[in-house]
Amino acid sequence: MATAREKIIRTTCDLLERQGFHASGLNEIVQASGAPKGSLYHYFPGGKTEIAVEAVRNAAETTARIIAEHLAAYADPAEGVRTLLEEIARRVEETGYAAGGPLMLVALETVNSSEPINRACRQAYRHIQAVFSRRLMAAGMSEAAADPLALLIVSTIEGATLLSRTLHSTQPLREAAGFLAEHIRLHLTSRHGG
Amino acid sequence: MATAREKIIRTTCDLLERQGFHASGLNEIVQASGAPKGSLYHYFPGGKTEIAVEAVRNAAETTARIIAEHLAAYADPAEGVRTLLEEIARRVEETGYAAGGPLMLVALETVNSSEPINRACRQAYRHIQAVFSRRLMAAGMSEAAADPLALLIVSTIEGATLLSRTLHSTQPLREAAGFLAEHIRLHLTSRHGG
DNA sequence: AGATATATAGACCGGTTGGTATAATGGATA
DNA sequence: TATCCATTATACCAACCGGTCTATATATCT
Repeated sequence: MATAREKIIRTTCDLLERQGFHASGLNEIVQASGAPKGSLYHYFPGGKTEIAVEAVRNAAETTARIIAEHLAAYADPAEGVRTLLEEIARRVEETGYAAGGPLMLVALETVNSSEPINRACRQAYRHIQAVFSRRLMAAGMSEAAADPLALLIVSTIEGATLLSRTLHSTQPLREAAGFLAEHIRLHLTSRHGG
Repeated sequence: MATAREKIIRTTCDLLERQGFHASGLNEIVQASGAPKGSLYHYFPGGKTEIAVEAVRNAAETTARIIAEHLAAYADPAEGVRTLLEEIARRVEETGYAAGGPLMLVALETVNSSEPINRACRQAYRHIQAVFSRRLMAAGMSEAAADPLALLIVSTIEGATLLSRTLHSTQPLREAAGFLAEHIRLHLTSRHGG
């Protein structure tokens, strides 16, 4: 069974993804998680900030793992990315456009207000970028080429997710899927002489 | 001189861009705008929601106008988009990564909580998409081709801005600039037989 | 059993939130 | 001058915020 600490973190992850940092009160976290309120400052003496940092780290790890596993299942990285975006689109639609992009909201909300949380978001995005980069390098791309392309992949995913949720349509994500796959294929073949 | 109503809206635009909806209190808006508090519910009987809706509309119009004027100054749409992203990158950097993407934060924050505000964001993004789409069509592209490409442009800009602000680097935006220009050029020439 | 440390209950704090009341302004019109 | 209406001042509200407190359980180890 999950400990109080784990329940708090998992619940916070979900709330941050759906409604963000400032809209998620401590009382709400306690209530939604079913954890005792007394445990809050026992496990997280740093208060709400510390909870958010841990939640961001947790979300980053989970996301990175899912992406890595997904990419590993496809021989062609372009196909891997394309199907990944389609899976994201499916999830966004299933949740009624309420979830998707676990980091976006917190990252933006805390750019100007909380250094520790924003640092966690930075590391999270770098971590995820590295996952894509490694996969591209495994397909023969140099690090100097893979890193920027991986960054483009990450920001394109984030942007498409943002618009899909806002517009209540999977079109942005499906559009981005095709364009990204095309672009990746182009960059891979141009270096290999397809 | 600006009326109290205009001052409130303009200030709210800025606050929404930098810190979002939930982090911007009514008192803060009043204080930052210099408008009298008594005027708040005189001009905006709908409360904070109405203020935010008007601010989103205002930001959308301003953004759409700036983009349209910028694109009109370039004979090649691909060049227009590329330089636009570079200008955004410059602004994001100048503000210390505190501003950029006037709609992103509000859009995400209100997806699950405020239908009227989210509707305003939807219309805003559709409006901006139309600006890009029109420019692409003026360059000879069909509507069926221009609309999806314009949507991709918008979501790529948003994603790159999001990551640039979070990572405190203009790299995502500069990367996206090249990627988008390349793609636009490809799609234009493929239909014209370049 | 006794002692010790971790974990939980839940009342409580000052401060702030969005929102509302009513009264006092001020300038235009008659 | 008297009237009128948009505008503004200011005090106020309940609800909630993040955070703290003390007392009590519940284990673990001696």
